[in-house]
Amino acid sequence: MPEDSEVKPSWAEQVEWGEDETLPPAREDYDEKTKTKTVTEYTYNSESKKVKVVRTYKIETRKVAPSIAKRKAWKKFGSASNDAPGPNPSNTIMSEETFMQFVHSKENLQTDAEEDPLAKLKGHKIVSCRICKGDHWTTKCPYKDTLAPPQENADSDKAKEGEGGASAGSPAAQRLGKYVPPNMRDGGNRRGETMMGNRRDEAATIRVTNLPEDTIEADLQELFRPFGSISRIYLAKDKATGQSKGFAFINFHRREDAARAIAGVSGFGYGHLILNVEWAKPSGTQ
DNA sequence: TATGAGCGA
Repeated sequence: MPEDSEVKPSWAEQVEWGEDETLPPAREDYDEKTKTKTVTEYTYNSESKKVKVVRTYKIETRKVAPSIAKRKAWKKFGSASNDAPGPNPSNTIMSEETFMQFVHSKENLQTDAEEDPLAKLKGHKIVSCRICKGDHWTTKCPYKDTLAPPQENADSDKAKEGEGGASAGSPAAQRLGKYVPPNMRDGGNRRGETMMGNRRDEAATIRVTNLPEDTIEADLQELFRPFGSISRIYLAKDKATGQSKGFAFINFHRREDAARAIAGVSGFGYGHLILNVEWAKPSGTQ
């Protein structure tokens, strides 16, 4: 014998409809024998027509894990003690079933990979060099200082040549509207030349470690000047405290001077410590 | 203790 109970439309729908709506209330019928619950609701469709929505649920017949089945048999209590079994649509929304993707089901993953937007992103590189389209930041580009990757599209160069005008600078770079440093103009960007004046002349940089904490730049200058002319001294310090970190970089103009400095100063007792000097490696990720 | 600071898309 069906046991009927009237239920209010869901809270969200009440708000949506406003106070003075005249839709019949939803009702919920439960058939003990067939363990079937029927929920009847009235709502508006997309054309603002009243429609009746009937949904039937089979209760307790679905296969679920024993622990869940047990939980479903719990007696309802409090203000829900008279509710029919199963969720009460006035305070519970049943969403669609959600299937979970487990990592170990490799076959499914394989087939879904094409549809997964994340998977698409994976192959797509996040950074693309503006100079050579490579997979690195523009500032890290090996062609950064030549301002042109090898063989820039030659035909577009030809086309532009007809226009005549300014003859200065690397043709490709200037047409692209990029800044060309003075030393690069008028054919100055030949490979060999650029490589020389490149990158803080890393080739002649040495690193000094095990410096006493109270060492200052002037001390280093004094210490290394005998070996040749120094272009730059960097004493690593804590940015906040200004505390020396105990190592420094010295740039010589000539690599051979740097080499002699390594030979001469490495192992040199300085203050209360013994200095260690070696070739510096470029910093960062490159 | 230790390979610099900063700029991004």
